[in-house]
Amino acid sequence: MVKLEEAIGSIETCSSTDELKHALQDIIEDFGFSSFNMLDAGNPHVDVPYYIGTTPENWVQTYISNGFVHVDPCVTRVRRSNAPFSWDEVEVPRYDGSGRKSGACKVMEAAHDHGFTEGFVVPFHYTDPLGRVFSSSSAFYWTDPVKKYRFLLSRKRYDLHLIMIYWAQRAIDIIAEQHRNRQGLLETQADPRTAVALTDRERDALSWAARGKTVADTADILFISQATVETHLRHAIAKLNASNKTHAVVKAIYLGLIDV
Amino acid sequence: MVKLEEAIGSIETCSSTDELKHALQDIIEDFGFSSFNMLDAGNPHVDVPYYIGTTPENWVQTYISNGFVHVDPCVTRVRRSNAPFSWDEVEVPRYDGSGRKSGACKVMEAAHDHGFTEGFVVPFHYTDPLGRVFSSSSAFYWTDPVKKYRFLLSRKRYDLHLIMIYWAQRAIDIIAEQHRNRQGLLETQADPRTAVALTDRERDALSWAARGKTVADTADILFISQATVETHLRHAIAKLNASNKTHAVVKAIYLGLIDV
DNA sequence: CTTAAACTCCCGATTTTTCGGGACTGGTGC
DNA sequence: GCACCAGTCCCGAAAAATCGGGAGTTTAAG
Repeated sequence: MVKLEEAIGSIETCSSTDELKHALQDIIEDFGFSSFNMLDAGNPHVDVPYYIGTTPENWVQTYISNGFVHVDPCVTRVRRSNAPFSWDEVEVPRYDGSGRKSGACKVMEAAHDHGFTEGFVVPFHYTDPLGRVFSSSSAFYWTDPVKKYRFLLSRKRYDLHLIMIYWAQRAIDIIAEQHRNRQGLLETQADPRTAVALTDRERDALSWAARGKTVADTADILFISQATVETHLRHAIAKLNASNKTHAVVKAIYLGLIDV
Repeated sequence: MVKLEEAIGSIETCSSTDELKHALQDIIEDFGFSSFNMLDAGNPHVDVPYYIGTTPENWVQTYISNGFVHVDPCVTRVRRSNAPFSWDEVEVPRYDGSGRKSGACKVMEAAHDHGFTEGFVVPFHYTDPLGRVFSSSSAFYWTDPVKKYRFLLSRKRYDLHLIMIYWAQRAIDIIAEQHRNRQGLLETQADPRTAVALTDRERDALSWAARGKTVADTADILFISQATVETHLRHAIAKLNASNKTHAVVKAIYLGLIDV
């Protein structure tokens, strides 16, 4: 069995994505997995995010052509957590027997149809030297009996987590280097930490908007005229570089400017 | 020596920040460190960021009253990297004997004056249940001879890294929970009975609304008519028991139904 | 005292959202 | 085949938000 230090060492000496791919494939085969992939999970709106891995081509094609990235419950979970998890820990809306299946349901069924009995997913949220934030979802695919998987995981969960962190880090570093001049391959999240200073009233107006109040409601609550509330909202939208009230509220929440 | 699994296990059973503090203190003392602290490094403009740890009170006071958080080279490095590092790996602008000392220089000297001979710093970039990105800086303080530190680090670097990740995560979860209870305005993860089930298209429509798109924009993006998008939005608003689009988007984000 | 910024209010025109209906198609399991 | 539901599309009217102006008051800092 691979030693942790050796595995990480072999990763850190890689200088191309191809080397990295093979290095990780060797490591995970040793653990019993059949293949892996890592994808850029930081941009929910992108149809085909950056991808690297060793999963079979027909699975990749299925995944892309069905737009699974938008409904994959694993990717969704990755965006809001930092701890690794198995597929069986993911809640998939149970199909209640009537009507159409949800997308999440289809993804998991499709994975099973491709022979994947289980999977181990590692989220990694990463900051690059420019301060840009990335989120990646790495998945190890299992094709053997699930029982063996459970046993392995109970013993090697942390090793896998750590290996994947160092691997993802190395991967992103290499990719960033290769595509320093090219845009759009690994898109960054929109400046999450640029300080925007809202005034008290702008924050008030946005907060009440976030709670579902109309301008008229808010005017009553704050005891000012509708015109004033509109002005505050307009200023807030401009400051946040948002395109409308809804957008501004979302941005303000993500920037920690308002609580709901 | 502590076993990794045991250490992480002891962390994951903690249910208060106080318990957590003592649990980690026990672990790191076993490694040979004297104390630790973790601080929120994600907001460079904040003078006194959230802090938790066991370092002596007079060090904390020195750190705060001198505004060290703005010049600490370790914190700066944490913001743009993901790998743990030792203090001696941090580049401090060498004092050339003339003019003023740089702030970074002062921080490191002050640490030394307080008896800290070395330190191990672990960056951790993570997302909260809303998908917002944060950064934390965790530091282990060493007061014994540096030689012993080097030996320890060469063998236990990865263990320390992993322990700190799980510790920081637990700390964040507990803090978030406390915050939620204090505010308690919006329900977060609902129990299965009241769980809202959006269809794929309803989620699409809401997601694009959250990104600032109008109904017309969304119709173009999803390649369907405006009427359909309106229908999806109306259904989503009704299901979420929201009063308008903005409210629905906020609720959906808090419930983990959409990603932005 | 001056200046800047926050806060307040108004107008009118346009765009967008909201609401309550109805109606057809196609996938799904029973 | 049937029932159910997701998904699609349409109508029309009312409500709300958006935009680009302008303009007065208060407050705190230089």
